[in-house]
Amino acid sequence: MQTETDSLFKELHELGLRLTPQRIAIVRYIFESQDHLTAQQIYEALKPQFPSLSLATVYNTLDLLMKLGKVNVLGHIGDDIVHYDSNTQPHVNLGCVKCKKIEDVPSELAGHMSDEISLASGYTLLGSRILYYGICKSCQLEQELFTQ
Amino acid sequence: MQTETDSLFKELHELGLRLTPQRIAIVRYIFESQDHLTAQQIYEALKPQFPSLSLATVYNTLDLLMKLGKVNVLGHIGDDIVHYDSNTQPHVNLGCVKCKKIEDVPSELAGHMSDEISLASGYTLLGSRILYYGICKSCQLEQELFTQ
DNA sequence: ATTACTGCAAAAGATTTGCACTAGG
DNA sequence: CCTAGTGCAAATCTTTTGCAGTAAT
Repeated sequence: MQTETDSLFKELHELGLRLTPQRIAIVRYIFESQDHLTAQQIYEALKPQFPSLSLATVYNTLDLLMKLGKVNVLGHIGDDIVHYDSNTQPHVNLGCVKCKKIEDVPSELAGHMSDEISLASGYTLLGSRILYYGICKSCQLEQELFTQ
Repeated sequence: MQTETDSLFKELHELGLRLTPQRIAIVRYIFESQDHLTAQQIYEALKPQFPSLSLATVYNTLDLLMKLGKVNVLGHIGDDIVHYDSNTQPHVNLGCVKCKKIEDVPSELAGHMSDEISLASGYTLLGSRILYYGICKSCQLEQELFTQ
């Protein structure tokens, strides 16, 4: 079976880019995790296997993947760190400002919206970043407990 | 006539917050400009009138307005600077990755989406940040000219 | 009078850069 | 081989912080 990462490796290769063990590991890690990772998180996760790995390489690779349209840049929610999203399909990210978690929400409308936008604006769309923020159910509960 | 900024000043006052000339100027500038400003831009724009103004105060005020839900934090597009948006109504921001401009796009769907999200997730929504990025019409044209 | 707010300068923290070295093709 | 990619450390740049002084209420 041809996985998403396999075809990405093929594509990198066809562009004349080198398949270094670091890139392979970083790409694998991003696509296998469904999280909205930061460069730091990726670095720390791979450090045990690649003691020599440098943060700069992680940033380089993320930048490369972004330019190829393989990851989306989510930006910050509350913290000041850029989060990357391996899910490039139009979808909604929902962040809790209290516990800082970010989850994906399936949205029918998100899919339609990009069509609407590109038609109305004449832009060639490269990607999107849809982030709603608020307080998640469990943090709401916690809040209620404290105010009683 | 009661303007948007006037009622905001009233609200600040009622919260026991002080109406300093700096805050008034910053708030005015953000709400009068329809742009997606950065702290630096606000600082530089007001510096001539307030030679003593400090960047820290701009950041403080932006942070305050954000916590009051009066401005949205847009995040970066390509550059690495946080842009703030005085338009807190659900709407779509469209950024050009070449010329870095960000414009607002009216979208019928954007209004419906927050209802869909909050219903599906159980979150108490505080705000949203919808950013599409791509290449604007004039940058597309420029690109075509270069490849001919 | 109080004390919230400001301005300054220093600090913190994320990301980028320059460069010599290494290794993928 | 050749040169793209890596790792390291220093540099850069945005944002935050601590604190003494200032001004809004």
